[in-house]
Formats: sequence, C-alpha cells, structure tokens
Amino acid sequence: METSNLKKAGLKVTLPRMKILEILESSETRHLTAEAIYRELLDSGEEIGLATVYRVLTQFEAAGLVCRLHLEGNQAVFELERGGHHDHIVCNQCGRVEEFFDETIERRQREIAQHHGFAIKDHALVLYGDCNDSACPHRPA
Amino acid sequence: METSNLKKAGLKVTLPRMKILEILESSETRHLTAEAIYRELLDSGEEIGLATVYRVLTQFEAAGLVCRLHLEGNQAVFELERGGHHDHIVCNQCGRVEEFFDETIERRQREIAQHHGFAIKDHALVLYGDCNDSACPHRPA
DNA sequence: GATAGAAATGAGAATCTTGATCATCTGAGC
DNA sequence: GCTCAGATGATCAAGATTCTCATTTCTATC
Repeated sequence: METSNLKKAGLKVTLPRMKILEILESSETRHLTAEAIYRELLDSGEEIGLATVYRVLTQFEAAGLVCRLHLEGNQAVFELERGGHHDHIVCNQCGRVEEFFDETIERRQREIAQHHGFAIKDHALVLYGDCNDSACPHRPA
Repeated sequence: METSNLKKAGLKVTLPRMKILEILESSETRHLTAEAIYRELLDSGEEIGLATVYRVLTQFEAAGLVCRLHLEGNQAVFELERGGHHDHIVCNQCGRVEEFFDETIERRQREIAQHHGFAIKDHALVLYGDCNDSACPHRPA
C-alpha cells in the first residue's frame, strides 16, 4: 500500500522506512519528533538506529511524504503530508498542536510578498497560546 | 544614551553590553546571529567571549531590548526591538530579511485562535521567497 | 530461488549551536 | 580608592542532527 509511495519517490522499500511510515500514519498526535519516533520503534521491538530515523525522515521530506516543522523548542517535528497545506496553533502549556487553513491570510501573504518584490515560495506561520483542553495543565480548575 | 536602557533593565553598564548594543544599532542587516556579532567584536579588536555574546543577547531578550527570531537554518538571529511588532520575509537565495506588518493578518490570527479556543499569546510568521534585489545571486541577469 | 551490485543501515564519532561552571575581573556606590 | 555583587571569559557540557564506514539488505538478473 504505502510501498507505492516509497517506490514513487525512488526509495527502496525497506523495513525501517515502512515502520517509520506506519508510526507516522498511526500516531494520534500526528506531530512527532525524530526522538519520539525512535522511541516508538524501540518500544515495538524494532532495532532501528536513531541515525536511520533522521536519515529516513530527511528523505521523506525531500520526497514530499512528510513536512518538517520548527515549532518553539529545539527539536523539529514531522507530520505526514496529506495533501493540503495548513498552518499550526500550539498550546504553550500542554504542547498540543492544532491545524488550520485560512484563505484570507494566504491571500494577504501573497499580496505582501508581491508588494516587496518577492516571489513567495513558502511560509511558516505558527500561533502560540493557551488552549482550553480539559487535559491542559494550564486550564483553570 | 543607551546606557539608560541597560539601567532600566537592571543590567550593569559594561563594555561588552555597550559594544553589543552598538553593533545591533549600527549593523546594516539589522538581523544578526550571535556568531556574526561575535565576529564583529573580534574584528573591532574587542576581547569578548562568545559565551558572553549569547548570555548578553539572552538578557537583552528578557529585558525586551532585542527579539530572537528562528528563521530557517539552525542559528537564531537577533534584532533590536524598536517598538512595533512585525513579521518577516526572507530571501531564499541571498538571505536578505525584510519586515512587514499587516493588520488583516493580525486580526485573522486572533479570530482563528479564538475559534479554536486558544488564548493567543504570540505568533511567528515568516515568508520565504526569492527577492528581486540587484545584488541577489538568484536574480536573472 | 541463488547472486551480485547498489543502496541502506547501525553504531558511534563528529559537528554545531547554545547554555552551564567557576575562578577572575569590573563597575557602582560609599 | 575600596568593597562586593554582578559580569566576564575559558572551558566544558548538553542536545539535536549529521557524517563515516563497515556490515547488511533490497532489487534486478540469471
């Protein structure tokens, strides 16, 4: 099933790559650090090195299979690319990440870039705040 | 002149701090890495350690004198805080950074955050593209 | 299926950025 | 000028990510 994605990207179908794809697909949070993926691999009994995780994720990114995000903090997080572009809201307290897409913002960005003489290629927008989730440690009792 | 800012922030007026402020004020690019500031200090004959540069910049950030930005790449860049919030456009080719502020985007961000139940505290927006500067290596001849 | 060659992997070293430690030095007030 | 808290510099340390290279695993071929 997913092997087709790998082949399409010119990547050999190997066990580490399939396992990493599986984890990205099945994870609840959908936004994982390389370390987190590595730990899940260990937990499920796979003997896959951290270097391989980083290498594979970088290749996946180049192949357009995953996106790499730099949220606050020093670790990059990876998410499966499922077609649509979107931006992110991050809770400062519990780290939860939600996604959104807003055509108004997208349009204004294009207009602003044009106004500055830039041919816009990409953008990174992250909102930081305090969420209202019942599990969020910041939430008032 | 600037010594007042330092005093106001509860920081002793020392030579390293003044020199670093000077560099931030006089630099053309206005967006400098800690390394770049360190090199400028060395070039001007100052014997100031890299650790001090990082420490001072962190203190300046805490005092609201500078902003720390995480653009693509692994080094943070620092810019003098001159009052107004703004976002950034970065040229993928020459690294040039321009600033902009757009009330429409700001408003939409607040609305989106509210819609997701987030109390927005901060945001990071960076546009990446190719600029049209005559010195930009990407520019068509 | 067995096999060869290319590509991928794993372990650990290496790198890069940034923060911590600690002995020494310096600035502000007296 | 003197004292002492605070600041500095040199070095070490930590965390994330990449590199190296010998070994292993796919894939295409016979």
